[in-house]
Amino acid sequence: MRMKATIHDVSRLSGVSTATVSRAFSSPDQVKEATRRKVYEAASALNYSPNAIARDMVLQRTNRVAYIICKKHATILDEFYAGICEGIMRRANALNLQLIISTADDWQKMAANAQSKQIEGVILGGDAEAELINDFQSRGISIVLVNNRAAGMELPCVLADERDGIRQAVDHLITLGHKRIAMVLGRFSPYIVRERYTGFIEAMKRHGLTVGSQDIAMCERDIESATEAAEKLLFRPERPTAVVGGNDVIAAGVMKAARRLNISVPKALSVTGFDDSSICSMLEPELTSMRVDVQRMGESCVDILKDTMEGKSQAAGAVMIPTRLIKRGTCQEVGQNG
Amino acid sequence: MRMKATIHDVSRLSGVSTATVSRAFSSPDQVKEATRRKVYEAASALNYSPNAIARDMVLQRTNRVAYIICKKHATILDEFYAGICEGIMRRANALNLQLIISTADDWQKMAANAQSKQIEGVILGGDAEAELINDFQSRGISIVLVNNRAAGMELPCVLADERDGIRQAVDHLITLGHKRIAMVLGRFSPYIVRERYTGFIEAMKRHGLTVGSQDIAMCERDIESATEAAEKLLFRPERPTAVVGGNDVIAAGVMKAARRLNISVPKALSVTGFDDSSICSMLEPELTSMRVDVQRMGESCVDILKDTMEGKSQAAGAVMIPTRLIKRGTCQEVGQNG
DNA sequence: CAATAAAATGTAAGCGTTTTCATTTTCAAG
DNA sequence: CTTGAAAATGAAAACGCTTACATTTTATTG
Repeated sequence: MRMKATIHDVSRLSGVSTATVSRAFSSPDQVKEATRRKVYEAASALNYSPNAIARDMVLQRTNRVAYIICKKHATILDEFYAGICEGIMRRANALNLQLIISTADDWQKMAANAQSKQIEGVILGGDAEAELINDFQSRGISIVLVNNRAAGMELPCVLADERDGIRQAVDHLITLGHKRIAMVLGRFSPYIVRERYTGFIEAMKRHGLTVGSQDIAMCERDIESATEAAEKLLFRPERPTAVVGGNDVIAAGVMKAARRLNISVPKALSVTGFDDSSICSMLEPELTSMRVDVQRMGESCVDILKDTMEGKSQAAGAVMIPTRLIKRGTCQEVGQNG
Repeated sequence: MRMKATIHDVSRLSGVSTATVSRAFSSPDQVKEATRRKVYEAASALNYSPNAIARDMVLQRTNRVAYIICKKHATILDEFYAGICEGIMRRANALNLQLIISTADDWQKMAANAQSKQIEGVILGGDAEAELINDFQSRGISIVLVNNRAAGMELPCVLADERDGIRQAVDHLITLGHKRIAMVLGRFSPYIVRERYTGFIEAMKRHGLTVGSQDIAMCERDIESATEAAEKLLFRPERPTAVVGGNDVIAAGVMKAARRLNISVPKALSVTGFDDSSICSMLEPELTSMRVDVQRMGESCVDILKDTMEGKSQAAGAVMIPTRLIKRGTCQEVGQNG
């Protein structure tokens, strides 16, 4: 592999100074038509394209941002975080930002590393530890949180309207006549758990319904665990007529539990999910869920990040992405048998 | 945000030359204990960490690699490609490579861009167009293909053993006594389609079974399309007793079709999937599928890439990741009713 | 203590750009 | 054909680091 051509090679071959070559590429209107052509010809003959590293160095900016997935509760394998990633990717491409991704397992060195690599901003997905955040901040790296809200610190973040989503789900069920509604919640990031939990309690209260501790089950993130938790919940004489799942896979677990206990969904049990992931339409019956536009979340992230990187919008507020009920086959009027 | 400290600042504060500071960081054993300590103190007082861009420039290497997802048939939203991404991420982290990701929508500028950004190697996921590949090659950027095999060119690639996977599925079904076996195939990348298709035909032939055109249905990638295709396949008097799905979501579509037509799985119809994605255990009954270790695929990619970047292993061969049948609830002996 | 080798440090060039400032070229108008 | 302003170009410094080479310090030995 021969040496890569530099601006000097082009300069030599085309017989103009490096300054002119540089200008021919970065501000073409400043060089005479004829010269420009000469330069381009030489460049393409040499297979030259400007070295962005060198440019970045003199320009003192890199347009480099990172999407860091905080491993504890998040992974790119989640359709949710993958969707955010897709959105980020799209927008980063459009804005000509270079996107680096990484998980935050070795977060000790992470921030130093990011500074070193001249990363100008990071999007922190999931449950970022306060220390990590501080570390980034103290290094002057812009931050936006997604799916998390830093307690105390004033940081921009983009969030799905979890609380309202759960409220919609509960409202929907109540409209269908349900009164005994339970919830199964997974070990998502603390923020998410809190929001969905609070959302549930609030929504129930708003309808004058109280929820006892036996009406809320916690489980891990996998479907097996959800199934077990749900079985306990459903294996009671006074069992709920509806359960709202903490997310779609948990809802799938609930459905599985119902099947095991021979409780028919939706006839004898309504269930809702959250995220409207692709599994919803694979389940039988198809799962009613809450849609959140994750790609838009991702896009927002980079928009905000870019703004803060450029010094605008120190606003540091939260951007709420709305949530929408998608009715499918898992909810039915209570007591009906149709 | 104050100016970032440079090596000169540290040099000044600690009273040693920049050369020594540099050495204190990149080859600590070359500087005296006492000096080193002074340097580190100064550095941390200034919140200094070496500018990797400057370093890269003089060192003429960047350790920068990219994972490019070729949009046409692939997206990070696929659990499959997400899994590969996870593996790549892990390994890249471990090897201290900086990982850039991007989709290949604007592939025209892509290679030039990559060269410009001094990317040393790319992992091309999905159906990379020959022109894109050429463009990278001509710029001296190392390539490894994943889930694709470049026709003609000698390029390293890592592949799941698709053909063998399908064979295992077919063998399994045949062992259970099935003879009328159909296949539903989605519009994946041409390579995948070809492999799975050929694998099917070959496996059947090996057992002396021929497959007619009415036994293979094509559909899009979504479950609805798969369901429709499967319905046509199953709505025949002489319908198959088993169908192998092109992947898990297609298999889910098949199951859905069966349900609509009131054909019980697995009693009256066995079905297999491919990829062993998380949906398998959510379906009812749980889906028998082929597991491929996607994370390992991702890891292999970066290992190979690193090797080719360093000039070793011009081998350019294919790395085959084996595939394993995971038996679950969707296959049963033909004719049984238990 | 002198001589020498080894270890530690310093000096300065260079990596591939951009950009300021100075210089040259171009061109329109007198 | 001059003149002057505008347009185009060039020379060189700077960005923050590494490293070859030169120099100084330290340690070792007779």
